[in-house]
Amino acid sequence: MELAKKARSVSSRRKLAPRQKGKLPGKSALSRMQILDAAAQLFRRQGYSDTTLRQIAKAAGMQAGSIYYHFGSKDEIVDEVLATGMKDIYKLVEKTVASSGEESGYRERIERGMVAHLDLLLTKGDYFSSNIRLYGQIPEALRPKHLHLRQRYGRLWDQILREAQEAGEIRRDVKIVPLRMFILGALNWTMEWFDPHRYSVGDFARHINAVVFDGIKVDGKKDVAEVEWPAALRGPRSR
Amino acid sequence: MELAKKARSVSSRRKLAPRQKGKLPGKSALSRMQILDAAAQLFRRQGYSDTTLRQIAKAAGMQAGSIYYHFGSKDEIVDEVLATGMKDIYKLVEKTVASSGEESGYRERIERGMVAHLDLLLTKGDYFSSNIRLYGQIPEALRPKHLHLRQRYGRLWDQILREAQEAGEIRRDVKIVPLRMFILGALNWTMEWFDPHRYSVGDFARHINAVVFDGIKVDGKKDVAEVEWPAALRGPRSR
Amino acid sequence: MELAKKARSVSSRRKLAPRQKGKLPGKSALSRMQILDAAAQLFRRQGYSDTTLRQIAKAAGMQAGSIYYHFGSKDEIVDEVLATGMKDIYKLVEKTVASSGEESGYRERIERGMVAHLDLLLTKGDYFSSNIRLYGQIPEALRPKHLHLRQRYGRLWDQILREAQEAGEIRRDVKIVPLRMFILGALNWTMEWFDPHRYSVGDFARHINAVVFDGIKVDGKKDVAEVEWPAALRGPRSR
Amino acid sequence: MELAKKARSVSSRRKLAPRQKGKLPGKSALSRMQILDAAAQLFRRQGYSDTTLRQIAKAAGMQAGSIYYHFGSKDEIVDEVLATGMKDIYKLVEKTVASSGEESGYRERIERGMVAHLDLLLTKGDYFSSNIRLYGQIPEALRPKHLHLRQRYGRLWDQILREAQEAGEIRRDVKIVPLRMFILGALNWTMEWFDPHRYSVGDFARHINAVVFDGIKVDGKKDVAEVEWPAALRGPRSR
DNA sequence: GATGAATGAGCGTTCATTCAT
DNA sequence: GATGAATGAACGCTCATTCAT
Repeated sequence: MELAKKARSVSSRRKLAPRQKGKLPGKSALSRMQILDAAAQLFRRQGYSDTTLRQIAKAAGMQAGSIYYHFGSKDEIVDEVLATGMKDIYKLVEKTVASSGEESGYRERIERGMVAHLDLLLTKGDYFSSNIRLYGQIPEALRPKHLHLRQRYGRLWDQILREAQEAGEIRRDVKIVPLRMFILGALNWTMEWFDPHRYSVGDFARHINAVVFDGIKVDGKKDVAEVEWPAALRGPRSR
Repeated sequence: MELAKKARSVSSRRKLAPRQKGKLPGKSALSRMQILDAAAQLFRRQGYSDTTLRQIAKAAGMQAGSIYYHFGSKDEIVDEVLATGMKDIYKLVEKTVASSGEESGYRERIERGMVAHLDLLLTKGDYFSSNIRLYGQIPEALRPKHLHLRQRYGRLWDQILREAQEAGEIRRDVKIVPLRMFILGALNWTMEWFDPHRYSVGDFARHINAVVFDGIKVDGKKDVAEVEWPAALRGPRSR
Repeated sequence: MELAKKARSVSSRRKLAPRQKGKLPGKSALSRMQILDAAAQLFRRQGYSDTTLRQIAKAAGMQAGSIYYHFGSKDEIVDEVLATGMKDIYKLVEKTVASSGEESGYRERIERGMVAHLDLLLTKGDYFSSNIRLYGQIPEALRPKHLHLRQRYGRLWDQILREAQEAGEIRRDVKIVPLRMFILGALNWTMEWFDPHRYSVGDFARHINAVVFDGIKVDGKKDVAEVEWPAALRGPRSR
Repeated sequence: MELAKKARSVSSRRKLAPRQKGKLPGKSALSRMQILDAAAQLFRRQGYSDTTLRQIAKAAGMQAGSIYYHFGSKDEIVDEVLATGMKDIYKLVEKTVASSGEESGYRERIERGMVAHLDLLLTKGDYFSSNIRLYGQIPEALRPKHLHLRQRYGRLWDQILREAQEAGEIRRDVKIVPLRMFILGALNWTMEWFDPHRYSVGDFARHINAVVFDGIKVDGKKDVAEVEWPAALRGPRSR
């Protein structure tokens, strides 16, 4: 109902292409997409077990039984949602970082990558955020595949950070893998508390980047977070 | 069965005391405790919806129906588990930071707080880790209460960080709340990937603290991460 | 409802014993038995796939979900029904033939065995008739077990026939196994057409026995089927 | 797929004729036939309820929906399969017995009829074997019609047996109807156990005929079952 | 003639919950 | 305090059937 009319999240828009250049998606492809969109949205909000096929069907504008024309099982749906989400973020970050071009330093490229990650996670990507939230909830059988996809994304960041290190923008004694775990962990955790209607994703990314690059200790430098935070984040409110 | 004999996680040990000094807990109190312990352990591993009352009952050595003598509903159990978990971490961090005494600087106290948080989350506290994992999964009605408890814990960290800032150990332009969100987020996210049997909690905390205090950029300083990481974390393995 | 009040078929009566000498069956044992009775009756009439757990539950006076307190699955029910049915007939034929004692010849003993088989199949044994009817319909996984039980019963007949042959009541050139297949096949097939309210089981057994022992060809003997058949069977009606 | 290429069972071959002498069947008639062939084969193996229209469609090389162009319902298919099967056996036995000609006695004709019945049931006729297996499983509404067809076939045998009796080859005191029930029952039951790849249909028919005509009792005659049975049937193996 | 897509009733099963004992 | 037994709503899934194209 309502869901079906909402702006589609990142992935679904692209799914339409496969048919033919310039052609509209077939009826089946459209239904498939509606199911995936509805599923991604519900999974993101409610988790795997609390999302029922009847809810997905309703949100996709059909009966529960009809889903089985397009997918063999609930597992198959969640599998595709998660895989799509991870491919989305991979491509997005890859493109974002690459397009930063030569003119900018790694510090800036990394910040852009963080913004892209946060943006997809918090405002545009039900598929990606489902992936982040659901990985620990899906049936065991699906996990190896998705672990692999996550690792691939992790290596993308490792590569960026490593290049930055080789370019002399990150100290040589910093270990890349734990650093990446630390940064992406902090970003992913925003799912639990960050309300993009109240705070700016860009501001948060900038702040984090400043902390990570410059550190918080007092040492003469004074360039951290000249950003002005909205009152909400300054106050004692938290989670 | 097995579960019941395992070392109890932080909270259950304390629960026995309230009865009377030196007295054993009553039969009822003991059963209650066994239910909570079993629930905390299962919730932590499986999430809220995937944990059944029969599983809890079995792990607690009783029948499902018997649980209702001690609790009115599954919600009531999760409510108590989460609340206990948050009280546990609050007291632990409060005590840890306080006991660091005057002799140590804030940087060290903060690192100790981080170790305490990670330790309870990853190796000792089924109650606390249940809280961290389950908050987004519990029935809506329970959320306001637990949001409040989380905020209280957040303010404890804010207070420590603010004192550090006032003591001149953190730059004045750093905003405390986003900083705390960032740090605790990264710590909480370890639940998703950190295997305490493979890595050292203390090492990870030290690394993070070094990054946060000193930053990663190249600026003459060379004191970050003198810690030697285990091969496992250094390699390309990730999540 | 109605079913529950009907006279129980052979097996259920015995099931009550295990508890204690002279004691009534427990509530659980009674429910179990009602489920099995209902299932046997419905299986016999409708086959495996066409009998639903809701039908069984209704006939047993409970809700479908309640069945799962007593049995793990539909398969488990059918497994027990079939096994019980085969044990019933085995014991019955064994006892019947043995009790015929020395005074009677094998021809008579065999006839009594046939009557017992027919009687359980057609008028008393929902368990046994379920076995006969359902063997080809049950899930593959259950078949080996029940094939084995069937073979055991087959060997009981082989033994009787073999003794008769050794005692000189059956010609030496007759092969026992095909003979038994032939006789039991004809008996089992009565499930498909024999209405015990219209015909006499004893008469039919006697007739078959006469045919098998004496043959139908004209050779001076005149003792076959002096039995007077009811009009119904004499007429052109058939199946 | 595979099914479609297999040699068609008795009935389908004939179905092609009705169009016109020498002409190929139309596309529609061919599809109809493929559906019936596939259905007969699946019904025979799996029974009525366990055979789905999708299975039939797949085996017939089409989509489930397409079946409804040719048949109004699943019932209609099973109705036609069963009716065809019964007509097949009727014609076959009629022809077989008639063609035995004057030269042979009734004993031989009856044996030939038995071989024909067994052969169609066990090796050639999915339609006929579906009829034998499914009669008790089909919707009540269809039963009267098929009962009638069965009775017609039963009367065909009655007629043969009666003629044999009048010709002096069967004793006058033998009741034809129960005798026929008995013989056909034993033959039909072979569906449950007889493996035509292991045993010879002809041998079995001969043995049965010998038993029925000569009887098994010891009386000086020694002509029963001079047939040599394969080891498999002689051993203790059974069902 | 045949298909793609969908329906909706019903299936076997699970599970939080109830309650007499 | 605890259990055994049952409930009933909901779940993931299947399947005969429908119908626009």
